[in-house]
Amino acid sequence: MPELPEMETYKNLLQLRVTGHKIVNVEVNREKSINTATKLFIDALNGNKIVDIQRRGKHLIFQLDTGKCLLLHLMLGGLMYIENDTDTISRTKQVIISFNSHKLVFIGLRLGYLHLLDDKQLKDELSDLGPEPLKEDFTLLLFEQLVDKKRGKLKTTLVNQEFIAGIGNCYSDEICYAAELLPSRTFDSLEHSEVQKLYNSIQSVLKEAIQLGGYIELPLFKEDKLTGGYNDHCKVYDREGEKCNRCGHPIKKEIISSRKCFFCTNCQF
DNA sequence: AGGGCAACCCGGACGC
DNA sequence: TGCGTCCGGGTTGCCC
Repeated sequence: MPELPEMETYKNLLQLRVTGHKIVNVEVNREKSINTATKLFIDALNGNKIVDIQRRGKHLIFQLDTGKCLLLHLMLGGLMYIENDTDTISRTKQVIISFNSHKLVFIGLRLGYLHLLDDKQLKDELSDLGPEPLKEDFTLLLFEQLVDKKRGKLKTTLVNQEFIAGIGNCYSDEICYAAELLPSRTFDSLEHSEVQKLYNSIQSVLKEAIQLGGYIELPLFKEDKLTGGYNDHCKVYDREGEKCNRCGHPIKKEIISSRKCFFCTNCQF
């Protein structure tokens, strides 16, 4: 499901195609996806512009010229697509934001949402999120301080949004693999050098995934060749039984805290 | 604090 | 082709 690198990729691609374009029509086919009455939501967008797009954790924030914003969380299976006159997608569309020459459609929003908020509401909604792992202030020292208070499993803690924002089921496995650490290890069992390795792996895995466009398979628009480039680079996620990239042993799958978890028992310790 | 678990939600994949 | 069934999984909240 969309995690930090996927949302960052969406952000970068949407900046070029959505910001600055006048919204000429809005369609809401599923009221549960939004947080206001449909008419209110539509009126807040129609005729206005998205002036900026930011990412926080797995959220995207569409800043409107009116001062309000849209907070997006795709949750499980949520996707976006940009349609135009010659290219449409045959999926159920929960929300459609139309511009003059193209449409931004939201599909697969089940638990996902698009909330219309003012600054204060936005701040409140995001207040429980942990640090951004790729921001400069996320230093090794800060990570060591956060880790110091933790005793839980790497897997469970890495996907906890209050610990670090943006890491989900796929990248937590990939990060543990890159760090050569078993996801079932606990933080209080880590040597100092292992904490450092984990910190470096968080950075390198997320950065590489962003560079390659994340692992989501559906392109954002027809000519989009960036999105999904990381799919082939996943070393363990969803690769049960396949040979480990490093040592050739078969990748194992196990449920850890009711989540699918993939790792190599031979070269992760 | 951490682990376990149920509830939320429904499109789409899959089986017949 | 068509219909019914069931699964996935991030997040929240509750209990132990």
